[in-house]
Parts: sequence; C-alpha cells; structure tokens
Amino acid sequence: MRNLPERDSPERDMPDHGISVSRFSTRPLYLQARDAIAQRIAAGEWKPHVAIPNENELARTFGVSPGTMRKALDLAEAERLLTRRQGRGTFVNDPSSGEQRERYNSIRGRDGKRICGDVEVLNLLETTVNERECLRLRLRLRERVIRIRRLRLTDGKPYMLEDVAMPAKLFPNLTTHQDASQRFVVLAQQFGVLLGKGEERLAIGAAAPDVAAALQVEEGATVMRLDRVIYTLEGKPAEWRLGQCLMEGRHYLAELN
Amino acid sequence: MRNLPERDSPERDMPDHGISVSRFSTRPLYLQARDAIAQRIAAGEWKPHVAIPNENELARTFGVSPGTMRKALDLAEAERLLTRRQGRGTFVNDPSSGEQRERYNSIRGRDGKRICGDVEVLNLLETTVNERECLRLRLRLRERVIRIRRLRLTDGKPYMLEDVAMPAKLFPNLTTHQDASQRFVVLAQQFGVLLGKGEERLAIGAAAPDVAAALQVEEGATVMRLDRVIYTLEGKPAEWRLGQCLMEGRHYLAELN
DNA sequence: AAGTGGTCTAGACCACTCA
DNA sequence: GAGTGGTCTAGACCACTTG
Repeated sequence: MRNLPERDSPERDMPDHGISVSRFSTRPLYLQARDAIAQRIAAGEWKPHVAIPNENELARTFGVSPGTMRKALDLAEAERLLTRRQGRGTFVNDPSSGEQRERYNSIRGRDGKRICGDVEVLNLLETTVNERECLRLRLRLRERVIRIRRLRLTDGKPYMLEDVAMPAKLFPNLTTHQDASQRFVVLAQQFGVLLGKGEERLAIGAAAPDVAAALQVEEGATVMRLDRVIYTLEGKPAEWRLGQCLMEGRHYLAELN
Repeated sequence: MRNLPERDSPERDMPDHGISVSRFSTRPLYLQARDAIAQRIAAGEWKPHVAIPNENELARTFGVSPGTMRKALDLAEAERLLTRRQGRGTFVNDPSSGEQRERYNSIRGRDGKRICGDVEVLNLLETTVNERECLRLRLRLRERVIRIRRLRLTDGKPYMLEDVAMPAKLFPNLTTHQDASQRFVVLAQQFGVLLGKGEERLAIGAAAPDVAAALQVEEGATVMRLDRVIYTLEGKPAEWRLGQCLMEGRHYLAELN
C-alpha cells in the first residue's frame, strides 16, 4: 500500500456511488482519478462546453495530491475527454461539435478538407452476430448486434456505401430510436459510450451488384474498401464498419506516428 | 524568469558545447532537457541499446529537478527516442532494429503482418527541386534534393514502385554512398536525423506505361497511390515518397487516434 | 486583482530487476 | 541488497485570461 499522510482512512467519508478513488486498489491513483473523470463525463454529470472544478478542488474531492490530479487531467486531455486552457479552466469536450465529430473520418476532397456528406439509412435491424462481426467486434456467438446499411452523399450524389455493426449491449433499444442516421460519434455520446482508438484496413475492390446499384456505377467498378473498427476508451470494440467508397476526386489521409 | 533556488548563476560552470539547459531561455526546462537528450542521441554520443544515466544523475548534470527531468524523459519516450524499463534503466532506441525499422510501413499481407520486401534501386541522382517536391518538402526554388526511384519486391516479384525525394541538405553526399537502397529510417539514423510524425495520402490510380513496366502488369492496371511525407522531430519535412502499389492480397492499415 | 492552468522543486516510498 | 524507473506528495512561482 502507499504512504498514507496524517489521515487514517481517507475514503471513510466518501460516498460510494460510482467510481471513486481508493488506496486499497492496486490501480495507480492517477488512473483511478482519470476513470472517475471519464465516468462523470459518460454519465452526463459534467456536460460539454462546461468548465469542471479546478485542479486543486478536484484533488481535494478525490483525496489525491495536486500533482497526481494533474497527471490524471493530462491523460484525460490526451484522450480527448477534456480541453485545458491556461487562465480559463478545464472544459469537457463535445464529441458532436466541430473537429471532434469527424474524428474517425479520414476521407478528404481534392482541396484536402474532410468530406462530411449527408447520410441516408437504407436498412436497420437488430439480429444475431454473423461470423465476421464476431471476429471484428470480439463478441461471442449468439450475441446481438445492430446492423445498419447506409449511404453517404455529397451534393445529392452517393459516394460511399456503409455496412455498420454495433454490439446491441452498448446501444440498447437503438432500433426504436429515430436517429440511426446520426454519426456514430454522436450516437456513442448519447448512449454514454466514450470512444478511444480505432483502426482501419484499406483495400481495393470491385463493386458487387447491390453496391454498384447503390452507388450508381456499373457493376465491377473499382472501389476503396474501408474496414474500420472503433474501440471504447477501455478498448472494447464499439463499431465495425465496412465502407465501399468511390475515390474519384477523393483521397484518404492517414497520420503516421 | 523562473525561481532560482540558492544558486546565483546555475549555468556558469556548465561548458557551452552543443545544446544545454539554460534558465535564460523562455523555453520550458523540460523541453530544453528533451532537446539535450535528442541532440546527444542524434550525435551518436548515446548509442542504441545502451543505458543512459539514471534520472537523478541526469537531473544533476542538466541542473534541473528530478521531476522536471522525468517529464523530459516521458516526452522522449513518447517520441520513441528512448525505452524505459522499471528496475533496469533507460535505453536508447535503435531505429534500424525490429518494429522501429518498419515504423512508417503500413502495408500488410493477408495474414495482417507487415510486408518487408527487398529493395532494388532503379535510379539515383541529386538535382534541383521540381514543383511538387517544393510543395511537399517545403523547400525554396533552386534548393537541391536527392531523388531515388526504386522497386520493392517480395519473393522476387515487384509490388511497389517508389519515387523518393529528400532534401539534400539533410543528407549530404548521399549520392556518393553505396547504401541508397537502405530503408529511409536507417538512412536518417546514419545522418543523425531524428524522425517524428508523418502523413500519407491514399488514392486509387492507373499505372502509367513506365510504372506498369516496372511492376510487370499491363498498362492502366489499378494501383494504390501512396503519397507520404515524413517529418523530423522538429517538424521539418525529411522525405517525400510517392508509392504505386499493387494491392492484390495486401491492405493498408491505418491507426485512428 | 483574482483565478486558472503551466512549470518547477525536493523530497518520499513502492515495484521491479539483477547480481 | 543495491539500483532502477513508477508513483505520489505538498508545496512554490509563472503566464495567461477575465472581471
């Protein structure tokens, strides 16, 4: 256990709802503090664009030192949960606004700017996972997924057909909602799912008949296949998407780190 | 200026060769310390696989507190200059070994593993920049570049044609060297250039006659165009590469952050 | 002037590795 | 057991923003 300054039992007077910071856990305090921050944001307790308490106050309420609190805040900022601005405060990020909304969209136009088209839902259902979904979403057989087929358009012209699958567990009763045409990032926010890293596999393919019809091109036309998985902050798969995209006048921008 | 504990002029007894840490600079001390680390590595003063002095000793020699030194080391580790292992020490990374060597190579085979083929140099010269090189490498007109055309092969079969351009300033007398077939990462190491981020633009194209000939496919065959720029740690462009790649049985893996 | 995050200090103990 | 990095503490002053 770690050094306990003066106080005998720091967590005695803390209520035990949700995630708290405990010295009886082996998990480092700064990670516990970050978890607590993430939990408050996911639960909507701290809302986007609103400032959260300052470092010293947070340190006091979590029962850790300011230095440890700072480390937790640094981490949360790197994970895009927060934005800190010197002299102003620490603000909860809004995944559905500005750059953040298009975080996982790497398709750019000739000008190098992101293409943010309209979305048209072609199909939406909840079923049992198939084999590929099992693999990508790391689900067990017989688990349920929400499956969406949708079309993205710019200026009324379709450019990408998407087949999306999401674990039904993470998005309860999504099919009864009206808003399946929302961007995934916005959906996740509404369901209290915080998103982390993702990976996307790109290959070149030929449009199958149904794909060609949806994209309004001839069968066998060359398309870019974008096979993408987005994970939650904790690393669980939250979305698998197979996109089939016409690349004339467009490119994909990848960051190398 | 920052708080100067007891000592009047901390840098008086420090020799002034190369990068040092000075309280008369407005640059934060932890960044100055990281710069000093990077400089020693780039200069070959600290060699790959060898442990550098421990945190407290570094803090003493740079004249900063252990906490500040730690922040510098954390940064250097995030930038892949170092690897720290609890209980063992801090070791200089070797860009030319293992995972590091293929850091910027995102092409994978059917099994998901990186494809690390052989390299055949078709052409190598030093000339004045052309328009596109100017743009990508942020050079001025009339500056010099090293231009290489090379072929990558697996099992003796070509799969990617690469046109590479590098600022001649960063790689003096490269054309006289024998080793232009080296991977870029290895070249950079040899010339004391530390590498940072990169970006790659992917598009679908058709093979021009010379490209088709080099790749041993028919003219107009579908290829993936990989337009990549790699920057130094300080953010200056160090390499521009236009790859034209046959994607049958291969895919590109992009990380999303 | 007051409040915020950014930087910095000078220690402490813990977990891990290795001789 | 000695040495390393990993975590944690409890302060300080600085730079920036806002009323």
